Amino acid sequence: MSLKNVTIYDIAREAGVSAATVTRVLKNSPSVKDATREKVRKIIDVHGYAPSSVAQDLGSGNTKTIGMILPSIRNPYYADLVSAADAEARARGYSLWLYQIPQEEKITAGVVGNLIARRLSGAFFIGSFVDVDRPDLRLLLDKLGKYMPIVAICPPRENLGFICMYHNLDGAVRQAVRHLNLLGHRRFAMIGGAEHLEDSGARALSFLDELRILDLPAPPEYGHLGGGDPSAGQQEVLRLMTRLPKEQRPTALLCYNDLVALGALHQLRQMGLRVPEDVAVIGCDNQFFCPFTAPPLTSIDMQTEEHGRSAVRELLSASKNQSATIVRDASLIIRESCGAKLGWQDRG
Amino acid sequence: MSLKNVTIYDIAREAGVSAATVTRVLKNSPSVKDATREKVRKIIDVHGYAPSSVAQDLGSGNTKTIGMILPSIRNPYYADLVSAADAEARARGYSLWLYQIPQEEKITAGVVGNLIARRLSGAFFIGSFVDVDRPDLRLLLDKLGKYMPIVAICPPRENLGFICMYHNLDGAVRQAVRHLNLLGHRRFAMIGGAEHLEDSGARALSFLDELRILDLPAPPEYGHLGGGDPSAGQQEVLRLMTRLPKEQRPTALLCYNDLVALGALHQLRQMGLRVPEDVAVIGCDNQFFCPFTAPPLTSIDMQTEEHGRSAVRELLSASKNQSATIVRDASLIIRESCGAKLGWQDRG
DNA sequence: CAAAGAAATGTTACCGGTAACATACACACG
DNA sequence: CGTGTGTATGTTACCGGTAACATTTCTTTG
Repeated sequence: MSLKNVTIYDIAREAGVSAATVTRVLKNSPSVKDATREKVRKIIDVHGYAPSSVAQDLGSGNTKTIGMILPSIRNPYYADLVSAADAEARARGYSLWLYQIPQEEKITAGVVGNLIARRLSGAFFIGSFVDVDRPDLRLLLDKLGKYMPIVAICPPRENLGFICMYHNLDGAVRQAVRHLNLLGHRRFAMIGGAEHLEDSGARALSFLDELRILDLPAPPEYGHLGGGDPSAGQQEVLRLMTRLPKEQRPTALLCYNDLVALGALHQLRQMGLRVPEDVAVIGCDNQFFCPFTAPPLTSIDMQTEEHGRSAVRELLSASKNQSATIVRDASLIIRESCGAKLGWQDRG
Repeated sequence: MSLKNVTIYDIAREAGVSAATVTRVLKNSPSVKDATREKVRKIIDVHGYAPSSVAQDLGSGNTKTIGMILPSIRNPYYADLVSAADAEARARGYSLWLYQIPQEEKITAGVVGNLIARRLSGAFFIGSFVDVDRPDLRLLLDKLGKYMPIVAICPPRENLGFICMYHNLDGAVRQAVRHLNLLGHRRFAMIGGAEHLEDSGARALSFLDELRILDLPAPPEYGHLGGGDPSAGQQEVLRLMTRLPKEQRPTALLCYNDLVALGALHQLRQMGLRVPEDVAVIGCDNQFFCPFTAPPLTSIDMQTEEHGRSAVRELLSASKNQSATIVRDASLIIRESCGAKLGWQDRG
């Protein structure tokens, strides 16, 4: 209706007081006479006035806004993370500013400028794209780190110069291998993920080491990972099940994430292979659809929501250039896709 | 590193010019001598300076920020919408500010104040929770509408006093019914959604009317909808298949969304009912997992991404209190869950 | 070579809050 | 009745940009 927003001066004028008094009323300062307070409150209510946080931010130098830099909110894992972080942030008077940067997009100076310009209270850098091989990303992080605390929610990394949070999959991966081995599986494969990703690598080490401990053969052609979406799962299953001689085909698949597992399950079904009788499948992230796949998907739970909440707490108590590493353990959630029937208990 | 952000005055001082000249350099004004321009540019680069958008926003009165009010980003439909909107917004120099309000949360004056305080360029109000029965929501929308243009992405509604975008499911629902009827189905049910939701109602009307046209019986007990997540699908299937006498049990299920369908598929499987041989299932939203369910889920495609992009365009060309209704048609995507085998074409 | 005009740069005020400081007024007390 | 001590309120400057206007510094030309 009004072309211009109502300001504190409009309220002050109408109440016949100064702007400072209006501020005092807004801040519940005790040094305002009751009559004045009531008069000002009433006018504030009539106009539905709320003080501009833009002006407040400029004055205080604190925007109470957290940047969320991630490849895409469509990935359900990121959505879970962001949702939990948003709730925690709002409870603390902060809010989230979304900034998607598609995985394949090169980060330009303009993007860096955008992020710095916002004068954020801090930023999350979420995604498997934290990658030292990409100079544009290093540059973004280095520049951003000069202006605000950064928390990277990313694959395991060495000291990056800021807070780095990731999931420790070692125990869960080893447990998965042992569990499947107890059920009789001897030929394993990991599918999905990208070769250069640190977290594919870390879990691969646990995986291979556990195979070694159990004296099982390492999978042939290991290392062809192929992506993080359902089509990657499809393609990898197709490749493994057609290109390998029958006696070398894996009977147990550890998938990079649940999306990959979804594609794998689908491809196995199409090829007439039964899960878990012919092939066992395990996913990762324990996403909402895991209990509803056919068969229900065994997965590795990452405590995603707690991770997101804790990330906000860390960020808000951090200062610029603070460096730390926070690791959250993951746990195996056993469902039917790895051979257990409902009610089956893990003996591994 | 530096405790204080670099300002335009720091740059100006170091370059031996005035702040206005630095602004001119930043804005590529032609009336700056080349030598000056170079000198200033270099100092800007050294410091990684970018002008504070907080200050710019205050000066210009335009934050170029769009509020995203929605129940939860975890719902993949909303995530798709937000992701597309974010890309479109950024391409136009705008960015998104996330504000989740859980469905069941009462909207307080504090929330309203928060949203007004941000001096947003506009706001999206996304979700099935646009509901006249909730006075807190009406109040929020009425107050917000005084300050910024609003686009509601919501179920079909009468004139709300702002731009309202929704999906027209009429054609797709009728097509689904005809398609299933051609395959021999005579007993239909809709499951999921909430009784009071306008969009459940709208599609229910199309559904019931098409049944009438085809001279098919209306489902018994229609109206018990039960929610929008997989567990709702599970429960509704359980209810329909156990509480109804066998000859009244539906053989074709239209689900409120794909999440409900996921739960329905799972429950049917658990009960030993085959899809599509015994029961046909159709979802809605055509989410990423539809091609990968068992069997692949027939669904109604909402053009979600185009909807999100177009919403941004509408919002940015709208003014306060502008009222309009924008309807996007949906289309049926036939997969195997409704009886078609791969390659089957719709003859309806 | 001076005046006119263009080009380059500087000065100022404002956007909307807030905190520090200043001031005004009431009442109590010696 | 002057002074002191609160209490209630007003004034001012600043946060970091930017646009309008003012001013200085060149060119150009009669």
